[in-house]
Amino acid sequence: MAPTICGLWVSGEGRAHLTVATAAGGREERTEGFRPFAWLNDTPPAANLHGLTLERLAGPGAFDRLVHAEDLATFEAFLPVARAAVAVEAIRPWESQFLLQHRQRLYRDLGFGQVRRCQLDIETGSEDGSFSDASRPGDRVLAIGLRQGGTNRLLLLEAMTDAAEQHLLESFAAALQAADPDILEGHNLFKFDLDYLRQRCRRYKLPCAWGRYGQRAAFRPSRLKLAERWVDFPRCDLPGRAVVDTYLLVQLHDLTARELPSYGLKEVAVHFGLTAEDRAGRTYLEGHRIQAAFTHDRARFCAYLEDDLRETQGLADQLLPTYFEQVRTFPTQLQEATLRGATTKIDLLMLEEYYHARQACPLPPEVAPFDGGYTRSFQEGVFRHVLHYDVASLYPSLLLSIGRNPAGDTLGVFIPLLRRLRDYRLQYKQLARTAPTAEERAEAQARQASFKLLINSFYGYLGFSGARFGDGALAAEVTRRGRDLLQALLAEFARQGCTLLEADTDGLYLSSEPYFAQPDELRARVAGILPPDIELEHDGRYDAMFCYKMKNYALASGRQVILRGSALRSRGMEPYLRRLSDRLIAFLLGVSPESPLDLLAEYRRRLADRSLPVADLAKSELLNQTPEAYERLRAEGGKPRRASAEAARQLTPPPRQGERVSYYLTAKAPGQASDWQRARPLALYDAAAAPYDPAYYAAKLDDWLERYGRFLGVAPAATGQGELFDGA
DNA sequence: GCGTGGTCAATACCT
DNA sequence: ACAGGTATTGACCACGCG
Repeated sequence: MAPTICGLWVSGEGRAHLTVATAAGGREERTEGFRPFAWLNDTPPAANLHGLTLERLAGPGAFDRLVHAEDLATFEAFLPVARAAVAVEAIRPWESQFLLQHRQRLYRDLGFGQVRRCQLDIETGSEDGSFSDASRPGDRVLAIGLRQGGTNRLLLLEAMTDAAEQHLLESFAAALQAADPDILEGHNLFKFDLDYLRQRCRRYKLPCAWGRYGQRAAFRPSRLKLAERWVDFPRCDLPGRAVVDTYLLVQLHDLTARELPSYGLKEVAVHFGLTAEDRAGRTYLEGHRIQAAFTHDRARFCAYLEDDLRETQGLADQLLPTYFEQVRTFPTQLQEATLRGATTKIDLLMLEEYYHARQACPLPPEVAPFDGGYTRSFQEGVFRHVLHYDVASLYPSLLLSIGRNPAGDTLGVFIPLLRRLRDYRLQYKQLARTAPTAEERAEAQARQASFKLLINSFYGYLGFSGARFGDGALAAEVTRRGRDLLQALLAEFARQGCTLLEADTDGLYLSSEPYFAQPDELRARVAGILPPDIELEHDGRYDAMFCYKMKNYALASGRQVILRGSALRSRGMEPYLRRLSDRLIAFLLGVSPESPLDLLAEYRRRLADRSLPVADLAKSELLNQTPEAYERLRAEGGKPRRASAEAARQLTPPPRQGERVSYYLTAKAPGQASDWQRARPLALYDAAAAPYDPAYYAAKLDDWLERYGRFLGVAPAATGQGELFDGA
């Protein structure tokens, strides 16, 4: 049996360098040939085909020719020439193409515990105590921490000299070569650690010799889409190794969880339970104290660095297995798996079949906009005896039930692939419960979770115009059937005498006193109207529900409260309003006897005498653009100003794209019609020179009462509250 | 010059 | 470079009023 690959790199000469695991847990290198290939939609002029083989492919797809080259040099010379005449599709990176061509996968017979992982963290200092800057000659790397298999190795700067720093950088490269990890992990290591080390290496004309096969690191600007925003970062590739940034993994995780106020290592580590809530036993050093600790309290400095390494490992322990399992499923490398979306991965699986079947590939289709899921709020106010039902894996189930492959999939592999993945998932879901050892159960759990994500993205793939086998009509058919199904369910629940509360896409909430104790009996009564392969699940039971608006509600179960919707749990919301809403909901749901109106009155008093801390008033927003991009778009594109961006401009150094900016509003001066003119960063709060505007924040309390007062049986406050503060 | 009402884009959510 | 749907907010603009 072929050995397991845990490192792969295709050289410029077109040799595939492989690192394979030995039975004893070691690593061996070997090389194999690589015959690169690409699909063409037409035959380029014959003169260009020297040294290449061209095949005609079966089926009606637009890319009906396949070209192979004997070596990469020939191929890379051919590509630009061919592109001038015909359309060319080549799978990149070459390592993915190699894996696909050989139907190989990385880490095939390895568990997550057997892969060699190394955590990296550096500490840096600055001459003047400001934030360390690699471009300043006197700012330096003080220490480089490595941790592999739970063992730390700290490399320390031996003197405040260039020679000593050079030696430190050389020791790092040597230590990495000796430890020879498959994966290099760090928190924000793309934007900070690796970038900093690169700049210092360049300064001393040292190579960044951190890869396998004697190779150097390769840097290039890259961007990652995190929900609605793009994050720019200097990507770093190490031949034969994967570079994994837990800072990005944390943000990817929080897209669905949405529970982290900050993505910094220290805060996240507490959230993930890697460090106790009371932070006992963890050494902390503020940024500006690091250099002093390095000089005067070396033990403390080292303890701090070791805690950073330990927390980084803990984060990757929890967040990386999903991606590790993807790599065992898709012809891709780990680093790609963390940085690329679902389209790339599904395309790779599809194209693997097309390549081996010698079937012509389609052009990605145009996808017209189509309707999505059915959403409706039936009630407003507070309800008791609440039951939640949802359809298990609605869209994948509907896709399988429709059973139609996308229009461009002439080989018919999409639906069988989805079915296979679903069956695998069910198998691993079972194993996650029943496997004999905890390690096997954890691995099965990671596999099933990774398959679930993947299976759910098949529908989205169909509706995406960049997907090679996309099919908007099929995606529209899926959502249409989903809407019909949910509405039929709602009608049936209503017929059973339930009070419908809220419905969204594949699930619904209702109130029913008689069935509250027998949710499965009710489920059985309505399940009859479902098609045979669609399963309805009873997903939860709640004492009370506060229905506000579509996709906005709160649930109480015992003393636990769950909030849903941007109106009730937006992270940017002013803390004082947030607390008021929390109080309101706890009160309405019967969890707490304290009326929010008492808190409201207290806020009014404390605004009047300005004793409410500004931090409670500040709103925060993620910076979607760099301050420069904002300026440019405003000047050239006529985009409106934004208070958050105006606040960001006042900060030095300016916050980076993707960071959160908190700001407050100062009192209105004549001619300041807009908020953005009086926005100030919270970090620059000056109670004397730039106090907050109590009238503005009191008016927000009026708005709040206007919105929620009716749920408390209170009439909206009289207007003119702001006058209290006139002339103050 | 100031408030009002309507439109639009941006953000942050939900499934 | 998976999808569509909803709530909320603030900037901006036209408008009426004085």
